[in-house]
Amino acid sequence: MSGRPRQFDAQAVIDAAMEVFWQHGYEGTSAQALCEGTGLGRGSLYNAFGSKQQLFEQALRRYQDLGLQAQLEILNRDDSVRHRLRALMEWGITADLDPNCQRSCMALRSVLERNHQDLVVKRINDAYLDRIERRLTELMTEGQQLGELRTDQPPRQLARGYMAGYYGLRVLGQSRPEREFLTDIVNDTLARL
Amino acid sequence: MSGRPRQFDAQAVIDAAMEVFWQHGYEGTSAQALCEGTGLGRGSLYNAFGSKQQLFEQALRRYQDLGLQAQLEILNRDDSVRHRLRALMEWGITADLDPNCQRSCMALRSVLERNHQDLVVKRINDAYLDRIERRLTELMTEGQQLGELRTDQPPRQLARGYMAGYYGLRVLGQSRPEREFLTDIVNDTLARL
DNA sequence: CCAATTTTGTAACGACCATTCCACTTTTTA
DNA sequence: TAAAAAGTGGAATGGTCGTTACAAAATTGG
Repeated sequence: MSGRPRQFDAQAVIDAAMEVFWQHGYEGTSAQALCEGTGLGRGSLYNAFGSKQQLFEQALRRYQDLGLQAQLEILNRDDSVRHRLRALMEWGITADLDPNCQRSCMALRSVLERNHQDLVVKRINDAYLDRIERRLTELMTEGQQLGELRTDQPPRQLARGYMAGYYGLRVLGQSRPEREFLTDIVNDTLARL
Repeated sequence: MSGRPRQFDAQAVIDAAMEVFWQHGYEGTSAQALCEGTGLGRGSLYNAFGSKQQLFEQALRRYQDLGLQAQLEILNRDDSVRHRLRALMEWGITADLDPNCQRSCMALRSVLERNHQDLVVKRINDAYLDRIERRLTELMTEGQQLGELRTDQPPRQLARGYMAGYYGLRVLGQSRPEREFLTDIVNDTLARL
């Protein structure tokens, strides 16, 4: 093992690529745009990551890692189950309303754009969903045991219903980025638990 | 007004274009694919519709018209409010699980892909959402008056919560096309009303 | 210091992109 | 029946796509 050392930090490049893909989607992102966004030349990019598709997969993995980390941090706080579930939704609203962030959730978009065409993308997204579903189910169980949540439905079902509400919120946040609209969704979703 | 008459039915062409865009998205659809899908030559397509973007807008409008029509038909049935709301969600599940239909909801995808970049697309999607929200709000009001639904939340909020559940269902249907998973979402969403 | 090895930027590749052009056909009008 | 008008398919346009080729640069081991 020898040769010229890399002149960039692979993690930083993936982060930069993530930003580009996040903003323009997979099909809407060109190799040219990736070079400009990362500061690397084509040679370096292709030598290090192989192809646009593989770089996208790494960028999506990074996005999901960061997202899961942030969401689990919220769900692990020392607070009531109800407050934590509300906090997660409000975190989603903040992301949807951020004016510096004229772009939808990269995960959502990758599901609709790439899940059917890229098996690796599908695996990344499936793994993320499994993790978040498992944590939410634990939380619903905890809430039921503490008497915070209704017990006429299994925790699994509560978790899945909440997930639908959450992703629906994220989608509608793209169409109707109005706090009042999104807050109605949160209040309704929480009221039924 | 004279000249050679068109040798195609504009509506049929828009329907065919809708199918192509539905399957491949906006960026993933080429003029070539549109010609093959519609049977028209490039000359005719551009002469009649102006550009790929304008054709997409017409195709999306058609998609939303058909979708709204089908959904309102369900919501206007002679049945209990609860049954009608459940029927709409089950209609969504059927669409998500249809194996002949390896494609996500065109409306969802157009929101994430094009809402920020094409004002006309945004207007089409906004109009659709307004219509469906209005109808759902009426339905929630009706359900409350009949004593079918809880009355501790305003109908507007119930409608918006249901919408989030519905679109979350459609998104998750792309990632987890399993009847059991989606049925949990329906049961949970309905149980809270 | 000289291979061997790896990374770098850039030029170049063929393919395909959305769109325009155009000669030709089919119609209406006069 | 000739001129005008509108539509037709297909060739051609300039541009951009993702990817590769390659020579120069930077490192290591001997």
